[in-house]
Amino acid sequence: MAVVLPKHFNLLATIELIVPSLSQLIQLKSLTYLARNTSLTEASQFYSSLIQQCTHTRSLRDLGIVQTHMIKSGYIHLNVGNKLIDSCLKCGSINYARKLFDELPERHRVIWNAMISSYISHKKSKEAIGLYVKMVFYGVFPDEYTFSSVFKAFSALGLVYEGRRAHGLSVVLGLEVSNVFVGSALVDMYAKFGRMKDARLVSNRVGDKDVVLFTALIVGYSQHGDDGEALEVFRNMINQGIKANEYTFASILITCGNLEDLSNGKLVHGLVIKSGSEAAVASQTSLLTMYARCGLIDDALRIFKRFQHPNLVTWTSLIVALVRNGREELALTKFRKMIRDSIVPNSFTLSSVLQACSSLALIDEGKQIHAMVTKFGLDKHIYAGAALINLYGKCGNTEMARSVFDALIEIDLVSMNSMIYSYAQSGFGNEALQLFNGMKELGLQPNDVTILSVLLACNNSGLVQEGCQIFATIRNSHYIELTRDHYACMVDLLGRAGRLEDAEMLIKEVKNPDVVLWRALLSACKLHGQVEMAERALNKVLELAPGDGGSHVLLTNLYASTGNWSQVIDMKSTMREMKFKKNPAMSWVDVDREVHTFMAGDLSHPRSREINETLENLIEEVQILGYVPDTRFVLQDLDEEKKKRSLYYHSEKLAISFALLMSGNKNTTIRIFKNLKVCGDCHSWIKFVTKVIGREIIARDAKRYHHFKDGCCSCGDYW
DNA sequence: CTAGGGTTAG
Repeated sequence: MAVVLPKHFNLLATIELIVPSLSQLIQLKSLTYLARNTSLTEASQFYSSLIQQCTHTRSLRDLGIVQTHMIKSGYIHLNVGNKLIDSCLKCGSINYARKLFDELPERHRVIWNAMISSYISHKKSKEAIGLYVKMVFYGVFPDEYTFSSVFKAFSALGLVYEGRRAHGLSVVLGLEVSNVFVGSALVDMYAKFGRMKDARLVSNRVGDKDVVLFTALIVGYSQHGDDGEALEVFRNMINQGIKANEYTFASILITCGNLEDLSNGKLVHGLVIKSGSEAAVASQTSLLTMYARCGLIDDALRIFKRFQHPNLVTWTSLIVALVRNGREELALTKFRKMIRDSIVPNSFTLSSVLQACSSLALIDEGKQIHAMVTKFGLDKHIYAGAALINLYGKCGNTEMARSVFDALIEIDLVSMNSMIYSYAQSGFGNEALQLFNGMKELGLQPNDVTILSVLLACNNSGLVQEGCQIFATIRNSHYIELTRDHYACMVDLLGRAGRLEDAEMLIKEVKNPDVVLWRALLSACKLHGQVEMAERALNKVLELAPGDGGSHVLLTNLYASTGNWSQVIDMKSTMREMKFKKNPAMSWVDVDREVHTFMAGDLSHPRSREINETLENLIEEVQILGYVPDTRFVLQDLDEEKKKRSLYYHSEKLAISFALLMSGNKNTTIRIFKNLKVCGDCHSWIKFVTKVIGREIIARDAKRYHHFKDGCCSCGDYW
């Protein structure tokens, strides 16, 4: 094909005419010849147009052809070289661009900037900083474009000192506050470092503050715990007549949520509507979170419904919102819906749904999510990891909790606390202490949660001395502030160990003792038959929480166990007057994801007959091994034989018999749940049962887990 | 041919 070109042809027009594909164009030798003989300006124009074409089609291949051609024809000069790199960046090949960049004999400042900002948008902070340093080294002065992008790299890598140096250079070059882009980038950098004073200092010096700068400041305050100041900055901005945009709304709504400030939240909601930013996804997501944090979960759900295509963050926000508001089951339903919609969860999502599983003690659901965590490679991640440890801990599966813990790449304070707490819940006090004592070596400083967990571990395994020692050390060091929870734990520990006077003295140390403390003492009195102190404790409980039914039950049971039947009758009539109904004791088992609930003497289960058979057999067998019914735990005024019979049909025993019946000969661990504390007679009975059946039984009661195995329990008969 | 701020977690 011969191409006839007019003498002074218009290159641009020609290209438009004949460019179906660049490679075809390049093959037109006449054009090559022409390009070689045109003036510098014309050639530059010619190649610029070709490059523009490549940028437009995002074709790296064509760009390569153009580049080769430019080298061959000897026209790879300054301006076009820069354009080539720019096009390369736009085609998405930052590495190829860098190669060209390094080969270029002369580089314009603009192309340094383009390279640096490209590195930053690809999250390659190290490379960005490397290039910035090189730029300064080569004597190419950074300008406002350089500074407005490079500070982000310093904050991303946490390079405070280096960031400050760059800030210094921007001051020397007079760009720090004269350009609002540079100013806001600096404010953002200091805010990300958590150095709000520095951020504020820069902000104050910038003359023409705009919405971006204010937003950076607001986010900084909000994310570093000063939501009040964030709100103040927002007010200030509005008063200056600067209009908030979707970014600002997204941040300030979170601030209102953190403050649980519904009235300001609603005010901002109004501004969002007025400004027409309603369609912005992030603002809507923040709106959802704001309502959820203010406890208005139905409003949050309504906002979610408005999303046509919720993204991962929106879904996660909804799930978090539901978990926060005690709607765990709905959270799990929404999570399944999200997965069906092919949205891939991240560790934010997974740790929230795991939290939902923990709250509901849904071990099977949790295990499935654990599989997902592994599938997405997040099992080494500290957030997902801590959530898994909590889950297994709460479900009484200490071994799994430990294996997750051991697989973590990094152990931080929260995962450590979770593991210690897991041990604590099941009464593995020595293991908890071992972790606690090894913390220093890992460079971890215990906090109040650590101390509470380790004290609970001591409490739940009867390590009285160790608990007292840790408590005393912390109290003397003043390094960690002890809360009422710590004291409550110690009161329980001392009280149950029979050191009732010490426990009562400890309560007197607390400034505003709350009802939990006195309740702990009361239950210790019940345990040790201390009627007098119990009455004192009950009065304190009732002062702080009038109508506290549980404490009445405790004292009633104490009277009953000490044989004061007339007082029992008195208490019961008082309770009737209070219209208080005792929480009936119940146990349940999860069989194939179905929950079977049992109450004492409950014959309502469809397989009641078989359950009773299993139970009778078990009772016979454990009696051979030495089980003796302990009728002290029958809190009714009955004769001995009737007391014995009533013990046999306690809900724990029914639940275990049922679980045994359903699992046949499988050698799996039996798991049962009880809403109150395990009864003393049942506790001893279960220990015998594990001997008979040779299987492990794990029972969760109102306070903790009991791991029964080979005739022993992890609580060491101390609960 | 180059630039700044946002939403989800224990």
